[in-house]
Amino acid sequence: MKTQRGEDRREKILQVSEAIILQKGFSATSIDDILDGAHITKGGFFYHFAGKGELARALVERYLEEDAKLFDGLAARAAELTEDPLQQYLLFLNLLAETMENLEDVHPGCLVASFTYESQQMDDTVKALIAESMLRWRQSFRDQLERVTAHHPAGEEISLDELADMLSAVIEGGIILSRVFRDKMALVRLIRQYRNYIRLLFAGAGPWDAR
Amino acid sequence: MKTQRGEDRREKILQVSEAIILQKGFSATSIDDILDGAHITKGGFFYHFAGKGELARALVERYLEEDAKLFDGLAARAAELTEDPLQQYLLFLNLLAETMENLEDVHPGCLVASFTYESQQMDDTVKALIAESMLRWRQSFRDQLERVTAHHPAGEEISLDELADMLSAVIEGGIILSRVFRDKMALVRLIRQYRNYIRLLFAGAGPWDAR
DNA sequence: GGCAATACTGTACCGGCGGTACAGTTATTA
DNA sequence: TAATAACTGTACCGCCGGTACAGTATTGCC
Repeated sequence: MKTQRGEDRREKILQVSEAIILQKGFSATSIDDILDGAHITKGGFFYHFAGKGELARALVERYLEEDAKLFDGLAARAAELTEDPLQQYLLFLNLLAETMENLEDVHPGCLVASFTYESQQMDDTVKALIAESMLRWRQSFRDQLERVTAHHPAGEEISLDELADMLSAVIEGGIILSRVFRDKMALVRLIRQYRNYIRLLFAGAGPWDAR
Repeated sequence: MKTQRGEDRREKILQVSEAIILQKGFSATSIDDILDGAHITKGGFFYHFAGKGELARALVERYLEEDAKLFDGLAARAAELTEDPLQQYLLFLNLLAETMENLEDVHPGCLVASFTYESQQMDDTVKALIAESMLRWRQSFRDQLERVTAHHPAGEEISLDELADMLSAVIEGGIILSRVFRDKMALVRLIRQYRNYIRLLFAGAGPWDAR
């Protein structure tokens, strides 16, 4: 017997705490910080979450879902717009780059990266969720790449897992560079470079078209 | 009038605190944690550093220097072993990958990334040092890439800054993946993928040699 | 060897934070 | 309208990060 209002405020707590944690880090984020932003009292917070640890778990779970939703959505849109699997993946990357370009500000940061650099604070459940998250990304990108290779044999032998992981790495690294340089385009440009690598691998050094 | 012992113990504090911070994060790292590892008392710590903030500054400065030393060293070794600028850069990347492969354990983490995800804790001096660090990496890689383009025109127009930044991003992202997967080879494989991109760009889709 | 300067040790203290407890109040749903 | 969910408000505690400083040991130099 849950109320809508309850769910909304719980969600608000998650939103606010994620934003603060990405700026200050998990440990440096006090519960009081969250209370201010979420317009809730300490009692209210502890009504929803047993403690900070459970907040972390809920945050990663939520991040996992929303992130998968984003990637799947972009991949689906790409699949609607073109038939060829290679063009689909290249389009997916362009859509991803555009999404990052359309952010109002620099990318707020990745919770997985943030928690990874505070991993000793996290219990095993959270660590497992983080690993699961990364594996999902790999799986998602790899699925698309497998369809590519079925129709476009690469000019050379190449590990699709590595190519998939490379996108994860480029995104994670790109987010860091964007934050350091305070320039959201840093991430965008890096995604496009990765896209160019894919293009070279599967479409050869053909004309610079089909962007 | 400084003593050797003083310098040594200060260095010990920096070593220990860097290792702990990369595991737990800066904020979660208590001074007591550092004292245990460095075999020093609280008073001794505060003799060397005015507070935790100045420790952060000293850590980044030290990281900046040691990192530059590593990259410059590898680039110099590569320059000794071959004449051709492209081969130099490809060799540099192989040396870098080998260095990461020869680590006894997973890469301990990058202080720049760690602090970036706790940036609100850091004062402006530290933030400036972090940005300087990233710019140095770009400069270092870009220098090598410029020599490449002088002798090997790329098959297409390409931004060398972006290519340089891509290596930074691949390393940062690769470190995160390595930590999440607890597999030091993740970083190694990603560096080699970046290397392959460079090869495709400048040497064309030639035979898979010159590794 | 002795004296400065350096490099600490030991102790005491404080405020803040995470977490708890719980009694009372408002909102939502059956 | 009764029961339950969803809080507010307050008071409290123990721990710990951070600070300060007075005293002690170690080192370098003449």
